[in-house]
Amino acid sequence: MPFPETEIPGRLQALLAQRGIRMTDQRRAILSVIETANKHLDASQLLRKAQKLDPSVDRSTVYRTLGLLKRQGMIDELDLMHLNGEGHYYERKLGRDHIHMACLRCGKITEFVSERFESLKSQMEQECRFHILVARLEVGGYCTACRR
Amino acid sequence: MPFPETEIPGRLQALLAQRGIRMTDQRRAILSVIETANKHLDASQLLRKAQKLDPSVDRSTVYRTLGLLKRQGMIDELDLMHLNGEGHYYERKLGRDHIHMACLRCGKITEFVSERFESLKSQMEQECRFHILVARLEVGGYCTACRR
DNA sequence: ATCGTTGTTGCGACTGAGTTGCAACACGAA
DNA sequence: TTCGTGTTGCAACTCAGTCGCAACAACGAT
Ligand SMILES: [Mn+2]
Ligand SMILES: [Mn+2]
Ligand SMILES: [Zn+2]
Ligand SMILES: [Zn+2]
Repeated sequence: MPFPETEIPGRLQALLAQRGIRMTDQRRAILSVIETANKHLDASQLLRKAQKLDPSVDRSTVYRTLGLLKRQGMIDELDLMHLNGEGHYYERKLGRDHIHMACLRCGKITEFVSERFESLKSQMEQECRFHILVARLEVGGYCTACRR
Repeated sequence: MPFPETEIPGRLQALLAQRGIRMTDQRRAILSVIETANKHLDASQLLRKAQKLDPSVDRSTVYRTLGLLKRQGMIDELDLMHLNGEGHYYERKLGRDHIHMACLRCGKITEFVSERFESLKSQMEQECRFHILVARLEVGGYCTACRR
């Protein structure tokens, strides 16, 4: 089963500069947290980690930066079946979309890349004449370990 | 392009009775609103419509009933790309899953049923050994009318 | 190197979704 | 009718996310 590729560090900062977007210490801290994260982070986790790099980072700056990155198509926003509360999760958007499977018992998140997903998106674009900018497939159920 | 089937009225109430779940006037009102809705409703819209049938319905009862219906697998919870605020949307769960496409410009929601989606879910269940209980595919982009 | 424009920030107050504890209530089986 | 237990309205609460504003800082122009 194929998995998504990993991140080249410093890439987000370069991309923003390339698009003429102003860089600040606070943004650098937040970008660095997103790029080095080894799991899906919500806004408050992101805030705490960013404040370790730059204590001046404020909650509102985190949300404003997430908004910027979403508009630029550099991150994806996830629900992960709202396993813990109502908040959202964020992750670096890489070349290929991937699917998220959330185990409703142990909370484990599994990622999955599939050619059939790409094929389905093509079908939607053609048959519905819809121009897809963001596609989010999230699944809830039981992982291998949790189903009896 | 195939569309999802429509609802048999009174079905939700019968299903709950069948499972030995207590029925109340408030629940009847909420179920009736869900079954007769012609679009995806959020919790506050659901509350207002239910109160027209039974003015005693409270906000917390709406959320408690939505929780019950989710646990019973009778409704699906949607984000619809959070087009208006942060709230969620709800709809009766029918035999076949369908995909939601949200136009980021005009807000139009398009529904779509695809055999490729079914095929993709089968692949996930087999290759990841994951038992799927709920699958949600939501797409944001531009509809036919809105893309130039 | 300095300046000035303009985008960005922290702060604090705010909104709005969703939750919870509790006492009153009502469903439905006996 | 009675009774146990599930459900409700209410009000107070939590928590995510937003917003207006004055201070500030990035960075291209000078
Ligand atoms: Mn959501
Ligand atoms: Mn739908
Ligand atoms: Zn599990
Ligand atoms: Zn449109």
